[in-house]
Amino acid sequence: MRNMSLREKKKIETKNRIFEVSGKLFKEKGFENTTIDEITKEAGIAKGTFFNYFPTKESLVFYFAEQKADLICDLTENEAVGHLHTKERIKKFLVSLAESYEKDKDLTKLLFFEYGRYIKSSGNAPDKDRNPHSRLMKVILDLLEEGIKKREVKVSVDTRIAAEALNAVYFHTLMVWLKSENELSFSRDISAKIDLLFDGIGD
Amino acid sequence: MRNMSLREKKKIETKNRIFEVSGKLFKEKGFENTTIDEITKEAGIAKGTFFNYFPTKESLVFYFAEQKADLICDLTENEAVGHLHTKERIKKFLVSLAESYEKDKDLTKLLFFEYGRYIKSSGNAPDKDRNPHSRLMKVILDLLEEGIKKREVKVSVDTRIAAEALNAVYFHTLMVWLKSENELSFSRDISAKIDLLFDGIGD
DNA sequence: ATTTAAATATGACCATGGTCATTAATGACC
DNA sequence: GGTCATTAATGACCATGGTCATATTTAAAT
Repeated sequence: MRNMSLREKKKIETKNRIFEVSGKLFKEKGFENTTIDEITKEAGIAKGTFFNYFPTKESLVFYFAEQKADLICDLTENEAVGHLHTKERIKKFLVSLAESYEKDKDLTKLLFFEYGRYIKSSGNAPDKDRNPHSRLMKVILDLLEEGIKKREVKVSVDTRIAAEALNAVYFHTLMVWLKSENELSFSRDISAKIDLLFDGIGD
Repeated sequence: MRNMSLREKKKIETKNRIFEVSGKLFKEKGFENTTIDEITKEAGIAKGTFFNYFPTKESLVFYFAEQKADLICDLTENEAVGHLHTKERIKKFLVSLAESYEKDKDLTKLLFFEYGRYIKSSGNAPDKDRNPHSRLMKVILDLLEEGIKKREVKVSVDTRIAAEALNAVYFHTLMVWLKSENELSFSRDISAKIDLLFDGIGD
């Protein structure tokens, strides 16, 4: 960070400024209602410069997504929850993840309603492991495998299938919740669904 | 259909022509790569006319989605599967739905990768019950409630929660499958996940 | 047949995302 | 400090989704 050329410093600074201004404007007026012109004007750069840093307007969303992805890792590391039941650990993880999203609800909405496009284009991206989707899968997979060792998860369970199911339920619940503006039901809903997944529907 | 004014006939005909031409072009070149100009040119109308029938380019996707939604209802009606176990009925329903999507994979992809936007804007739409999402939920809810009566589903299960979970898993699996180009794994995957949901993860 | 009002079609026009040839800033080397 | 190759900044320009005032067509009324 110290022995950096003027060029490199300016470059980073410009990228950050674009990022911050975008975030601010997106929160204020939403993604669609914010124009590149506004962003560049507020950031004090020319329009073309924007595209030197982000290939498209949408790519800003992916950049936000990656920032969020880092957060997922942090969440798993700094909590001592090893003693809890696997189900509770997963629940706790997903709920606290949701709570962190809650802090920045507008940005999160943006992220999730662009989710389809995100998935689409992140498929062949080189940063396959830097998106929230992959990170989440990995964390849940690890938890499930530990769960098997502790005999809290059926040995017969295919962890990939189970992780995908949990993942699906999580994203879907988050989506419905974000859409419905209902602030209260999310943790209850996700908890209920995790219980269901662990205990099963069948009689 | 017979005592229709010239006006009404023309109107319907024009809308259908736009719809057909769009579908054809979307399949050929994808959604993004097809321009309104091309559609209107091929349909033999002026650009402005397009917007008399569809408020936006995206709204075409919703129209496709609604057509698909009708199919979901058809699927439930014309099969005599009342004797099967609830789990198998749900499985059968979702797999045959997926098979029907498979016939028109390009259009289905389009539909699902615009899914985020679809969900977003269909939230306050007047045709709340005409989208695939709502239809699917309703069918699954009915099946689960029957399942409870037959004691094949735990009485303690909240059918809304369970239906949402099944829905989530279905859409997620379909999405992953569409993305991965892997033609073979879908029915196996969805079957495995439904089994998991019915039997539970926990030991 | 003529008039008139409503429905529909039209294409010039606008706003905005994105491109690219040109210009300016930077730093390595002398 | 001056030269030059490399890298970044620029804004005129383009393509396309979407608007709207105007023109045309239809159906009804006389």
